[in-house]
Amino acid sequence: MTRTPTSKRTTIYDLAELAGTSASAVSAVLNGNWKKRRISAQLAEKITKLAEEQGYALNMQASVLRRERSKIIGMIVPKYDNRYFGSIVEQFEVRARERGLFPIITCTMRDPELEVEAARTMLSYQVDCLIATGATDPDRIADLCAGAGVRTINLDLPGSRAPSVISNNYEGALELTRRVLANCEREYGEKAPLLFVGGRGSDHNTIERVRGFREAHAQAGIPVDEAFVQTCGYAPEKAESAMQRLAEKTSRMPHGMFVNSTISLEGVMRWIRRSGHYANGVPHLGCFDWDPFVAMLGDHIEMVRQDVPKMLEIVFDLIDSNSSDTVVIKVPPIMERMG
Amino acid sequence: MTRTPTSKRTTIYDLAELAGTSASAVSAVLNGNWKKRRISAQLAEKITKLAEEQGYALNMQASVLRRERSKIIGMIVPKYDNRYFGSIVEQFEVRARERGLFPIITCTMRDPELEVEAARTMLSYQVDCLIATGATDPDRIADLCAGAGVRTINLDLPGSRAPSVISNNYEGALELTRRVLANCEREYGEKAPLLFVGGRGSDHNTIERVRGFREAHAQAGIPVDEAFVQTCGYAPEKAESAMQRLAEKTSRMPHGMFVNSTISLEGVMRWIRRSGHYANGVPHLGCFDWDPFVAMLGDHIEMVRQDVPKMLEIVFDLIDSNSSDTVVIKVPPIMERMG
DNA sequence: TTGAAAGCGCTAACAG
DNA sequence: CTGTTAGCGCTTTCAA
Repeated sequence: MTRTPTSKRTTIYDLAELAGTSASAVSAVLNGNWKKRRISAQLAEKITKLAEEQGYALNMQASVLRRERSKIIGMIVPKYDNRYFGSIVEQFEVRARERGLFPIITCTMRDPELEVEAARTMLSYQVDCLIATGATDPDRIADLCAGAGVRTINLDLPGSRAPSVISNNYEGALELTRRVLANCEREYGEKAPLLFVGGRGSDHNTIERVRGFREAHAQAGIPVDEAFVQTCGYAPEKAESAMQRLAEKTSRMPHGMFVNSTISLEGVMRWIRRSGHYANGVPHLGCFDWDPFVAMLGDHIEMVRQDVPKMLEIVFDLIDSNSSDTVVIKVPPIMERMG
Repeated sequence: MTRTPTSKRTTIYDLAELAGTSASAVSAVLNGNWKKRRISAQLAEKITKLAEEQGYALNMQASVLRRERSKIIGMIVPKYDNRYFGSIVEQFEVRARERGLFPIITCTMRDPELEVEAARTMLSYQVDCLIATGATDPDRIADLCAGAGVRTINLDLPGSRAPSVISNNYEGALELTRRVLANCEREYGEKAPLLFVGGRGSDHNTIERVRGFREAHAQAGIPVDEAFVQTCGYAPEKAESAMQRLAEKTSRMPHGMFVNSTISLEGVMRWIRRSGHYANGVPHLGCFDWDPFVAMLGDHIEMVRQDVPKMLEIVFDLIDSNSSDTVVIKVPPIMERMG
C-alpha cells in the first residue's frame, strides 16, 4: 500500500529546474494562464513538453490547499442498488465533470449517523458544495455545511435550510393511484380501496405520496382503508413482513397496491409469490419508481418514473446561480405507459 | 501571518490559541497520539472539548499534503446502472471505511478515454491505491499508476501488469449453458444450439464465457452454430439490433439463449416482446449476472450471480498483503436456483 | 511534558 | 516577460 519512496513524484520545481526557469512560470503555463503572464510561447511549449515527458501530475492536495475554491463537489446518496439513485449518481458525475468540478460521492446505506459522518468527511476534503440526496435529516447536514461556509442542496428529499429539488410526489402519486384504481375497477368491476405499502411515515416523500393516494381515493368516492396504509420502511424485508402481517389480520386482501419504490416492490413481489395469496388473479400494482425489468413483469404494473435529468439540471442551475434561497422545486415525474 | 477574513474555518492554530498551547499539541491530541507525546490528560480533554465547541474540521488537503500516505483509495467503475456494479461500489465503500480509508469512485461510462482521464485525476488526488473495475485497458492504467508509484488492482476484468480478481467466467458459463441446454431439451425434446448474445468479442470475460458456452455444447454433443455467437457489445440497443439482424437472416431462431449480462438482457427482452417472434413459446434464457426482478420474470430464466462479497474480500486482502504479483484470482460465481 | 520550526507542492501578489 | 516570496493548514522532528 506504500508508495515506493524511490520514485519521488515530479514537482513543478523539478520541471522548473529542467527548463531553467522558475516554479511560478511552470505553474502558470500548466494552468493555462501563461497568456496573462505574457510568458513566451517558446518557454510555454518547452515546459509543456517537459511535463509530458516527465509524466508530471499536479498534486491536487497542494493546489487545493493554496486556492480558495477546491472545485470539489460532494454528493451523499443512500444506496446504489436501484435505477433511480444509480442514474442520479451517474448524471451527477457527468455534469460535474462538464463544469470542471471533481465529484466525490458517498453512500450512506440509509444510516443517519453515517450521513452526518459522511458530510463531515466531505467538509474535511474542502468540498465547495454538497448535494444531500435522500437524506433522513437534510437540515442537520445543512447546518453542518453552513458552519463551514459551504453550500448545500437537497435532492429527492427536501429540507428547510437549503434549496431542495424533489419530485412532485403528490401529483405523481395521485395519477398513479388513479390508474391502479381504474385498472382494478376495470378488471373486478368493483370500487375498492388499494393498499399503500413501503416508505417511512415520517419522510416527506411518503407523506406526500400518501396524500395523493388519499386524494385519488376521495375523487373516486372510495374510502381509504386505514389498515391498508402500510408505511413500513423501504427495505424489501420490511415490505414483505408488512404484507404478511396484513394477510394474517385481514380476511380480504386488496385487488390493487401502491408500492412506494422498487426497493419495496422487491419485497412485495416476493411475498405475493411465496404466500400464494394471489394464486388466481394477480393484483394490480403501481410503483413509484422505474426499473426496466419491472416494466417487463407484466401489464398489471404501472410505474412512475422520476425525472432525473430534469432534477439534476435544476440542481446545477442552482449551483451556478449561487442562490441559497430555501426554495422547494418540484419536478413532475413521468408516467410510464403500460406494456 | 495574518489570516484572510474570508477563511472562517477554525484551524489548529485557533484551537491552540484558545487552549493556550501550541498547534503541534493540538495536532497530536486530535490525531489520538497524545499518549505517545505524553500530553496531560487534562490538556487533551480541554483541546478535544474546544475542537467540538468550535466545530473544528480537519483540513484533509493540508493533512494529506504533509503526510506520505493519503489514505485515499480510488475505484473506477463503468456504470452504476446494474446490480453487479452497484453492489461492488457499495461494498467497496463499506470496506474502505472500515479500514480508515477514504473511497473515491468515478464512473467512466465504458469510455476508454475517460478511464485514463479518471485514473490520472485520481493520481492527482494522491490515491494510495487504485482499483480498476471492468476497465477496457487495465494495463494502461497499471502503467500510469506504476509511474506514480501507486498500486493497482484489477477487478472484474483482468490485466497483465497488476493483480486481478475476476469471476470464474468459464466455469460459470459452462454451467449456465448446460442448464439452458437441458431446459430446452426438456421442453422441446430436441438437442439444438443456443444463441450467445452480448459482450465484446475482445474482452477477456466474454472470451471466457464463449469458451464455456462452446464446451457445454461440445459435452452435450451439440455443434455450435457460428451465426449464433453474437458478441455485439453490452448496451441494450446493441443486443436488440443484433437480435433483429439475426432474425432477418435466419429462418429458425433458437429455443434458448445465453445472455451476457443483465444490461444486454434488457435489449434481448425488448426485442422478444416487440418482434413477437416468440409469441407462442418463450425461449429459455440464461443470464450471466443477477437482478431480483429478472429472477421474477419467470421460470425460463437461469442466472449466474457473481460473488461480489468474496471478490471484494480478496481485493482488500490483496491491498493489506502489500503484494503486487500479477496473479489472476478467479472467484466461482453462484448459480441461482430458478423460481 | 511541551513548543518552535521546517517544510509538503502549489498559487498569486509583487518586484523587477 | 519572468523570478522571488509568502504563505495555505498540517505533521513531525528536534530541542528544551
